[in-house]
Amino acid sequence: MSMFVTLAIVEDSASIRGTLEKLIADTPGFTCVCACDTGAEALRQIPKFMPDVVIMDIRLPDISGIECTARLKEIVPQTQILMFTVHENNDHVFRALEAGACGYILKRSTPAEIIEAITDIKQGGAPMSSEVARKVVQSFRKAAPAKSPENEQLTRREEEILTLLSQGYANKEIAEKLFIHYDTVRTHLKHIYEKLHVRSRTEAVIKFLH
Amino acid sequence: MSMFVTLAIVEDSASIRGTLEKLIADTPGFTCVCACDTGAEALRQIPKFMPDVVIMDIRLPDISGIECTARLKEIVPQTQILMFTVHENNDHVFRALEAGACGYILKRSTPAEIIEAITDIKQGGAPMSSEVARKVVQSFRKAAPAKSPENEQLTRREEEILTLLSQGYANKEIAEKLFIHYDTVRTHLKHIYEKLHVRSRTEAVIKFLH
DNA sequence: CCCGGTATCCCCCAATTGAGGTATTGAAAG
DNA sequence: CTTTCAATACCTCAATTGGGGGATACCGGG
Repeated sequence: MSMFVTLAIVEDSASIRGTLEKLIADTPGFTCVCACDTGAEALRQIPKFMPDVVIMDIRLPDISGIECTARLKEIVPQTQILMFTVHENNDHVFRALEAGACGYILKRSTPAEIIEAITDIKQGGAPMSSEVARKVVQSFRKAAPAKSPENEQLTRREEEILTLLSQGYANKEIAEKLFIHYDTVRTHLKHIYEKLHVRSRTEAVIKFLH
Repeated sequence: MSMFVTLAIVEDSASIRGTLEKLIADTPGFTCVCACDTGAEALRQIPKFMPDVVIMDIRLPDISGIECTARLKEIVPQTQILMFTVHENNDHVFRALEAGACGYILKRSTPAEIIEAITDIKQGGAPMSSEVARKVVQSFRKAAPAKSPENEQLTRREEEILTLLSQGYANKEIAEKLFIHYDTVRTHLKHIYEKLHVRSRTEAVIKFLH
């Protein structure tokens, strides 16, 4: 299978940059269109060349590779960014993915692994270790409390209270409006949360408002 | 390296269930503590056994494996759930991960691949194809871009926090997600409430969700 | 160089909320 | 008649939230 990939390198060490450039030049179908040694230069140059993939050192002399990634993704969102780092599985990697990188390779990787990661990126993958993958999946999970296929049936009173909840009333205000005791409102709320499988009024309101 | 893993199977086909049970029984260190053929039974049985890993068919006779996963993760969050599906790379898989699964295997996988996926899960990984990994990473990323209707003149950070608010996160969770201090989140919230002229998170969310 | 805005972190304190109970009443269902 | 369920009220305890300060750091424009 043949593939044509244009690449950019952002890496402050001239020797590592050279090694990468050579590796790319020696790989059929791969072309390095741009090599930068600072984040500032990357932000100037890369939008001009719009490479398919950027290999981005996570530690740069001026701004961090993470910051650079975030800025680049705003300008050229279609360019995929592969982080290049010495340490695996730390917060930097995680934050880089958050900033818009779609994978990373370790500096100690073999040339074959590097090419494989680039190929994976180009084909729509996201090269990363399993530990980081798990972190990403977990973080992603919390972001989606979306369900609601079968809500258990709320009673009439519970629906009434949920409606007031989603109009922004506090418990005390709901109690006054319904001429019932504050604690009664709280009891109803407990039941509502149970039935909707949520654990806060905000989540209940979100669910109620679709 | 030796490993001891307790497993549960949720799968309506008796033959597939049997095959899996046998595979597990034949693998040193693996024990199947529970096998269910419906989502309802899984919700009753699995919390009792609290297995390390659940192999969950995505298509069940009563509720969906996705719904079942979401409910289970609320009851026994430490149990890892591995989806078991015929089709790769479709919305079901993606939604299962959203619901709290941490990976999946295809029904056509070899026994070795299945054991490998379970081992990966147990060791903190998230077995999935590269296409799905990319989707997850991208979804995860979208926490960063600040797009939204121009509510007052909220800053980018404030909008970001308001977005998380209206996804149901508590302050502590927002702090973790953004890698900032709990108090910083609270400070941003004060400013948000001021600008939106509201007095509680619920009111802010209601306003944000129109 | 100072100033305003943004983002960050810290302190305190009062109020609210969430989660665990228990208990009574009336109505509906068996 | 007994059981169940909905609605009501009360209690305690821990956690979260809201509101009031203040402080530091960075960055950009005048």
